[in-house]
Amino acid sequence: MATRTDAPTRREQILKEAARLFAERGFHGVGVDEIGAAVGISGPGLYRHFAGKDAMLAELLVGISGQLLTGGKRRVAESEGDPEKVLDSLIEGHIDFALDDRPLITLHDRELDRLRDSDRKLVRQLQRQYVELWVEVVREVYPGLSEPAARSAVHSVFGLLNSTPHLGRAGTLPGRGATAELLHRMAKGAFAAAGA
Amino acid sequence: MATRTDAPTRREQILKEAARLFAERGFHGVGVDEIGAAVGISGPGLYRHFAGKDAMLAELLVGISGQLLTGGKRRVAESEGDPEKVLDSLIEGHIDFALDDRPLITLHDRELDRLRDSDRKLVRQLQRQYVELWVEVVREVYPGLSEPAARSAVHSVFGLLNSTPHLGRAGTLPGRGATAELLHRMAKGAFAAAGA
DNA sequence: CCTTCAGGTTAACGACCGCTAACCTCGCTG
DNA sequence: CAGCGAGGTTAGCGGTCGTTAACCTGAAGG
Repeated sequence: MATRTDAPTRREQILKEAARLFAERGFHGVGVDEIGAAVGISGPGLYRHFAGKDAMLAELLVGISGQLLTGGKRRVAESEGDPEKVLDSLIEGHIDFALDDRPLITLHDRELDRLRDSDRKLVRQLQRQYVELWVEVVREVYPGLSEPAARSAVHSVFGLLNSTPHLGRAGTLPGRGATAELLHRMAKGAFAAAGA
Repeated sequence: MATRTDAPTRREQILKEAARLFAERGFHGVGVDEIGAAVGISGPGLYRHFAGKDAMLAELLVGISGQLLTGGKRRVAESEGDPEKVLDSLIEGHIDFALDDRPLITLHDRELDRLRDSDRKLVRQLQRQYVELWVEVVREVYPGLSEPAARSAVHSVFGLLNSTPHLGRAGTLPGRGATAELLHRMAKGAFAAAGA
């Protein structure tokens, strides 16, 4: 993964602002003029960069799902052989993502149904692979869990970790590090309780 | 609370279908004609029962928040004196709600921003009271938790419990009872880990 | 039997929104 | 320096949507 130091392209600006606006007011609640205004151009200028409003949402959601899956696979490969450490790494990665890209997390489970069939299928497939990645690791750490139970547990822990948008909108939460650590402990506690 | 045996009124039919549709496609994604069609009347006929589309959403969200708070208060009063049992009761009540009224749970944290200012303030106030109810109980059971940490933990457990809409859309989950029990164990495990 | 009214109907208006068309204006580059 | 393409602009079309207006109907009540 190339660490990018160069300035963000116009496309990236647009995607970032669109993600924020979609998360705040919903896909249908945001007009193209607003997205344009957020990056300093106006309305139809966006069509020089995207085929349409739908295309922005699609690129966002596919990007999110792909990023999560790629990061997850990398972490599994890196800590191969020690399931406990792999699970910790997966949790840590997901928390980083949830804390750093809250609008994307919000979109991720809110606007999926607004996609064209083909895009939605792709996103669903990426999501499913990501879940299965977790399920395998969780079942290695807690062999007592049946596969359906493990899958439910994983979805529930995602719900827990993705709750960050509901934690005080601004600085009311006790610092990023402490929040991350609390979420991590709770996720592990939830899995442990599920596996008992 | 009067257990109702009589047939649902037209208003209630409308609210139920509107909740389902809003949860499926988002507030802006559903037209009044669709809501009307879902109850067998057409479009503008709804305006005999509601002042407008916004009013339906408002009544739904206020109703949800009020129901949660009322039920929570009742449960706290019933098991007074035994914090552990109170917490179990709160968790059980929230799970029942999440499993039985999935569309409402979805709306509850998805469409709040679409409300008029006054309604949104009311809903937020009810939500806050509900959270504080939990926070007090959680801090009695786990005195080591600071208030901000307890609040974060409560929000996160809500995220966990409210994940039910993401668990297999149909009968892929292993039975209602087993799911409820799994969620309950995980919630307690998450709190316990937070309080350590 | 006439009135009333709750609860419908269809038609239509006005606003908004996604998108296209047509045009402009730079900064390159041969 | 001509030309051209990338990246803007504004005007406007077509469709959708929430809401209102005007009208209809059937059941209840005096």
